[in-house]
Amino acid sequence: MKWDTLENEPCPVARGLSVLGDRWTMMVVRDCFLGIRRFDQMQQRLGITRHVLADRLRKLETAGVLRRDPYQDRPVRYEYRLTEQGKALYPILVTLIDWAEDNVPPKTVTAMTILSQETGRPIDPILVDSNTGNPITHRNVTVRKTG
Amino acid sequence: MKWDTLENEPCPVARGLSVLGDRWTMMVVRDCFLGIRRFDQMQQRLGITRHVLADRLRKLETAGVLRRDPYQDRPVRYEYRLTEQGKALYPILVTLIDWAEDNVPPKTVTAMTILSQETGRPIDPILVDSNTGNPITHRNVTVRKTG
DNA sequence: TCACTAAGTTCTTTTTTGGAACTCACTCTT
DNA sequence: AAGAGTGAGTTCCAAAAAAGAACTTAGTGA
Repeated sequence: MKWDTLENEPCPVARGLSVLGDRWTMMVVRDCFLGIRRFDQMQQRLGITRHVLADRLRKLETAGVLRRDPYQDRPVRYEYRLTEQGKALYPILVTLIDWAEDNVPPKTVTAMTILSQETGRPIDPILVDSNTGNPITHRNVTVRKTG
Repeated sequence: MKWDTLENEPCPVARGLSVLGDRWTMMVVRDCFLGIRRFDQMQQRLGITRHVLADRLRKLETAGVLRRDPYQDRPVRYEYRLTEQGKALYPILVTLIDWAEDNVPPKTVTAMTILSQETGRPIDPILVDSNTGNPITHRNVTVRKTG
């Protein structure tokens, strides 16, 4: 199966991965959440090749995750910002961080910790069903196949 | 930056992606959550090449996400099951599905819906801080850099 | 005029995939 | 007993994607 047929899959996992499923995309999204907006800055921080970065930014723009805004004329320069769709990726980023902290041991000290503004302490993210307030686990849900 | 240097990064996003950041890995994990355990079945469902599937299964095993168990002798055959580390990926899968349902329009009907066993209705996952019970958004947390 | 900046683009080389066929150690059918 | 079938891979070649480095373009500032 080729890469670009994935977005036509009925499975939402496949469709999500058609946008996010590669080495770099979530790293770019991470930088956007950290307030990085410009090409060169991302390129240097990530150590990604310029070619691939340009490609990913284009794809994220096409997917509606990022918006490309001019921030000056003459010469015109653009910066990249998260759209609402892009901001909606935050829970994925947080659950990814949470999993990695517990399950992919860092060779050095970890680079970032997310703190609650309310408590000032590291957050402990759990996923709950907003209808009931109860935690979601793979044991208390069922999957209905519709396709 | 090369692929295998990613796991040594201090950033947990990079470390998470060193395991999960490619086209196929989360699709394999999805199938495992759906109860698929065997090589040929995965290969046919996913449309992945056998070569790449073998490679991904090996990497997931090395990362501690899957366990390779013999289920018969003569000839010995193995099946793949999620470890506890692998089961801990469930929140990532659920948030990915939730995002994709809202933001990557399906060409056909969606293939699966996750239902609460408690209510029988589709779940509406939200991420909360277990310390406070309050939702986590990128606006009510701060990121502390430690690296 | 010359160096510098930001956001790319254009090479060439290396790494990963895709696609198909082949192997191995059996079991089952005729 | 020969031949087909099964499950979990491996091997080979061609195609696609990524790495790495240099080049481009439209300016600014010294």
